[in-house]
Amino acid sequence: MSANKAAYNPQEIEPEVQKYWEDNKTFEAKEDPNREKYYCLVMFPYPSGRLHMGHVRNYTIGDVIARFQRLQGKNVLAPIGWDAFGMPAENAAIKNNRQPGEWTYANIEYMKKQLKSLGISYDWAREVATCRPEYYRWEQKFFGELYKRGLVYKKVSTVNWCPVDHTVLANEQVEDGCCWRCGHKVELREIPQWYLKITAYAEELLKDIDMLEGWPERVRTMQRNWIGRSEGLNITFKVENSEDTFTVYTTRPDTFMGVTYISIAANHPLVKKCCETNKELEAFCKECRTQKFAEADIATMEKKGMATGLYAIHPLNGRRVPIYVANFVIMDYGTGAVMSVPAHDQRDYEFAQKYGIDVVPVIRPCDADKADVSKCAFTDHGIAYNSGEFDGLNFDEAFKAIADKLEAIGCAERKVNYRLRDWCISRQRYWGAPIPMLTIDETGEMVPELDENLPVKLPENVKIDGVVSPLKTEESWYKTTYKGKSATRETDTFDTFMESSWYYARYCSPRNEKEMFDKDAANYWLPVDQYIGGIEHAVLHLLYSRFFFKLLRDAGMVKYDEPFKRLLCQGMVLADAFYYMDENGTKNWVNPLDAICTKDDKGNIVKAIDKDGHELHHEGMIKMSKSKANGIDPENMVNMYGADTVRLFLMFASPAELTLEWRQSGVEGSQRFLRKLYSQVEDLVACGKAPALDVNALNAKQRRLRHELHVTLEKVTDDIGRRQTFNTAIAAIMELLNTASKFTDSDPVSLALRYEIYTDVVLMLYPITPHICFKLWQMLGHTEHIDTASWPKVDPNALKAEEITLVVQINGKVRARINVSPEASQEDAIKTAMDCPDVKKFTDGKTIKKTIYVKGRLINIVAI
RNA sequence: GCCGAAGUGGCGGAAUUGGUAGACGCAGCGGAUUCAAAAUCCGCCGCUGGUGACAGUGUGUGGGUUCGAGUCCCACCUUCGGCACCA
Repeated sequence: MSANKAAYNPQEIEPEVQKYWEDNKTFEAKEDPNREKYYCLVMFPYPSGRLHMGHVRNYTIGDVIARFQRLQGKNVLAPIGWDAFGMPAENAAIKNNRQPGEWTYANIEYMKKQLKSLGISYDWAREVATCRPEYYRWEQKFFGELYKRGLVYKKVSTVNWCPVDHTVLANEQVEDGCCWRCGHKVELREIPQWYLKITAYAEELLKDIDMLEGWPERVRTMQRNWIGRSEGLNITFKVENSEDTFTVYTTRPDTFMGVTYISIAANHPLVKKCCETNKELEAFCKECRTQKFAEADIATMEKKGMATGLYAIHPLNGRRVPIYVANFVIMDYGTGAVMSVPAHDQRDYEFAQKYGIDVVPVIRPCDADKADVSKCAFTDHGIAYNSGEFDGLNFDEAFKAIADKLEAIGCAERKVNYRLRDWCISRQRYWGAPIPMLTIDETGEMVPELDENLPVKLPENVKIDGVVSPLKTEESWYKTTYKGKSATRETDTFDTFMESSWYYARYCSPRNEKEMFDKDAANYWLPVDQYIGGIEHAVLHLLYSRFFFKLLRDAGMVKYDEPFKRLLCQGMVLADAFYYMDENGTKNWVNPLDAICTKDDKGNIVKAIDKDGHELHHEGMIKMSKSKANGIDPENMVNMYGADTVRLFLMFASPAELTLEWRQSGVEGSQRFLRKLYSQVEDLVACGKAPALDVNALNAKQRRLRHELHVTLEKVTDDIGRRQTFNTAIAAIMELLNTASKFTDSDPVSLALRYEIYTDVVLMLYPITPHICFKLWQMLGHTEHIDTASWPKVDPNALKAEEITLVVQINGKVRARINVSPEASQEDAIKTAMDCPDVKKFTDGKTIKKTIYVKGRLINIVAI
């Protein structure tokens, strides 16, 4: 290569281009009703200290879309902020003896610098941090309004409790049933907590999933299942020899005649009395209160029960059915009591086998005269039998007949139930937004804090011991007055999902000091056109946000029903993980960049050692994490290769929704591509300026090349805009460049064509690798900056192929390829195929039974 | 356990509506350039058999539908995400 060519130097280009963007406020968004808007949102990060590769992947995808839409002429809003409340700040505070606030703000500053070095086109003027009173005050105000609207209530519910530390533990802080801090066995404890009535919106949240056509089907399905609408019956049973009654919910009233026992929760009101006289039962109930109550744990633990000695009376057949306390029935879910039909429910079946309870089959398959319940329950729908007057009815008929009968005698009512439970927003932690509720000391009345006293500020200079929230010990904070009466503040804080449920609306007017957000600005930008984030948020965050948006709508704040039009859930980032065992048998994880690998001729790792000579075990590609020491530091990678290379690799290595395997050699490949592109543009520019392209002057070779350009352009536009398959868009551009690099003619027509190709390639790559494209755009002689350019237009004339290749199959196997004109008729194409020697070889002496012709693709000849 | 995904060469992946399996990239091999190396450029590259032309075979496993299946249907295996206080 000629000596006067400058090498591609991202370390020089990138800071320069970033400075231009910052100085010129290139990406600040302004509301403009005359322009079509596009709101591109990424899930804001928790300020943990440093960006990880998952963040970089997320924000790169968002930036590609935002920049692509700007080139389409849209008025794009691409904001960023910080989901700044949460447990890690408290943990870090204890460990480093710092204030959670101080730690959080320092992290934000550092991560902001890192984000800027990636060249993401954010409107930094709209940055928000949820831990600022200017942010959470509006959430507090809105909560007060929801309280007045009757959508907030207080209820006793269960939490993990460490009896040594006297503190509530998150599920995450419970390890093998023990406190992560002191190791003592965790207990369940009931405390009063605040709830938002999300179940009041269950039906709408379910119904509106149908509108979310831009969401991945899997997320829509997960949300539907999470809400879990079911139609069933609430049935009330009487307790034998007692005035007591209790209620169960069932979706299978057709099996009602097969009920042989009842299971109730250990803390069900019925049980309390029994425990007074039955010490064994009391001990069992106590044991039930020491187990974890995460749904997964309940589902997988050993099912245990104990008879209470009480019997319920079956309202239709009068059977005495024993009442058991069961460890898998939870008071917080449903009614805390379950009717058990062992013949037709597998869990009930196993429980009945274990405790010797009758199994009475009452539903048979349609094609048999009885159900076989000798080995397991028969759980399908079928025909009722052994059910007296209901015999012979199918599921729907039996459901209706039994429901009608029970309703007629007044011991049941039809009920639509949801799996979804109300949203508990209370957290017994310090680093969160204070719940703005007060209890008036004299009367015990609960009231929201007055608007003029908001925000209820979280004190930011406190002692953190990691056990009890400082809010709960700081009397000067929680003792207050309400309209002259002495009152006590709520010392719990909000679930951090509260802040993340409306931040996208705050971005529309982030400095508004008068209200939550400006309605006009919100109604201009919202709904979010494209939301991007991790699949781990498929249910909770996305459901809470949808709910919150409907609350905002019903408060007249926004005029739309759903906050996010289109959703993309990106996959995780994986990396190789290595460890060696030390003398104590503990695994010492070593960063993959520090592993020196020997590979076989297939490229498999056969041996790996670290710097100190330890022989390493290769665990394979697993999710990047601190504990496995396999995180790849984005800052380090940007320093080594430049942001464009990192961005290109992230977008190319795998489709956005799937996991991505970080591979150093792949990163180098991405850099190689950018170097080639840079060098090819330099070569072109060295040929001098070109005249305007005259398409009528093109020869056949040039027409073929231009055809390829416009086919690529059409594909890339579709891949980025509609399909969001960025990896295939990049592959198509690479293919085009492979062809273009071989075309080095420099006559005026060829030169004009080459300028068209490289101009379009630079525009197509700009969303992905903006810095290098910014520079190449200038090198190609454009005076306006690429940031304000327009996406290239496809020339329909160039799209037409002059010849197409048809595949000829015989009995489904490819035997030949023929070239025909795109206008060739079916008859002509088949005749050409039949005359082809490679075809004759397989058809001679055979009878042609059938010929299938797929226009523009293939011919399949069935010959026997 | 329940809900939701994924499984294609040595590796990441492509194949968009049932129509050429393996695009593009990585790794590897061979060559050019170089005093040498790096970088760069050119070529080869699923598996089996064959010098070759070519033939057979091949998309986690087992069945099925179809002229034709990576794609649709049924059953299963493995891995991953979520399960309400991690964010």
